[in-house]
Amino acid sequence: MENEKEFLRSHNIKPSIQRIMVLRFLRMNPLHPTAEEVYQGLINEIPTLSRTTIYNTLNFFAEKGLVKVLNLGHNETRYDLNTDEHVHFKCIKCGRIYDLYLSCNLPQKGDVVDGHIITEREVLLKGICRICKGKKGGDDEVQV
Amino acid sequence: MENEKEFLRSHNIKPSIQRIMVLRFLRMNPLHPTAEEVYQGLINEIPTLSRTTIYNTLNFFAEKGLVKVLNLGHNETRYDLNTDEHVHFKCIKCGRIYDLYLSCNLPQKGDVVDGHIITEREVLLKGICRICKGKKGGDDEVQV
DNA sequence: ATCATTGCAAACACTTTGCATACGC
DNA sequence: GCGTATGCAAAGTGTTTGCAATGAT
Repeated sequence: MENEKEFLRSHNIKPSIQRIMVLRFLRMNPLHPTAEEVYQGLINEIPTLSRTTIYNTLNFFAEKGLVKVLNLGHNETRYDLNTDEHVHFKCIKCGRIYDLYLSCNLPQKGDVVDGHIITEREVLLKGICRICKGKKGGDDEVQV
Repeated sequence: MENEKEFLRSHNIKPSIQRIMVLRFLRMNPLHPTAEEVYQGLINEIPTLSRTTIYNTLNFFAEKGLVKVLNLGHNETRYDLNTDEHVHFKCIKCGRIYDLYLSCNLPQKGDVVDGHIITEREVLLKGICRICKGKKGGDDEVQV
């Protein structure tokens, strides 16, 4: 795992303590956290931290290509540091999100389809995850 | 094109004038409108129409499997009456959304991957559309 | 008469903006 | 000291909720 400061600099991002901590949090929590989860995860370590800074930082990271912004439905904006091509699976019962590494014949970055240049792709599968599958009916459950 | 009342009834939806009009609007505007666009498109015909009813109706339609809810980023919830398996392409310059019919080897409804049961899938490609491609730099442009 | 749908107003959640303060080179 | 980052408070946006009025059978 590369040094955080160097990693930020290599993406043309001036390192600040907040930015370093957000990056560290994303690295330690690769489960596509929301902005709020990043905030909650850091507020104890940086008591003066503001949500504005989280949003600023995550948007800035996205702009610089460091994170990918995921829209997984229901105004659920999540941030993914993992830029490998992969697919997301979201459980409609518990809300858990899984990374799946499936080979896929969809057009890739740089391909042209119907005259459109593809620069990004996002695949979202939904269903019942292996954990919820085992359980009988009942209500939704909070994500772990 | 099937009769609207019958179509609603066949999906266990009691037809009301608002529901019929929303369905008609979706059929005449297959460009994945937002709730606001549906509202704007109907407010002249039904002056007493409320946004609440649009949201109620669209959510009800989604629940009954009549429309698919698309999350295309940036809190952009759109509604798609077209339930054929297809892929969406969104232009990052002008915001236009295109339907693409690509064959795709991704898991389908009913497949099981890593123990997860797939019930739905959504593929979003992003990039520069064929219209914007031709244009030189400059700013974004409103969707037609 | 009963039950479902509509629609207003208010509440809500999430995100962005304006601006003053603090920080780093 | 100057340019940038931070953080508070407020505004903005899109959506949902509570509830009274209306409509359908």
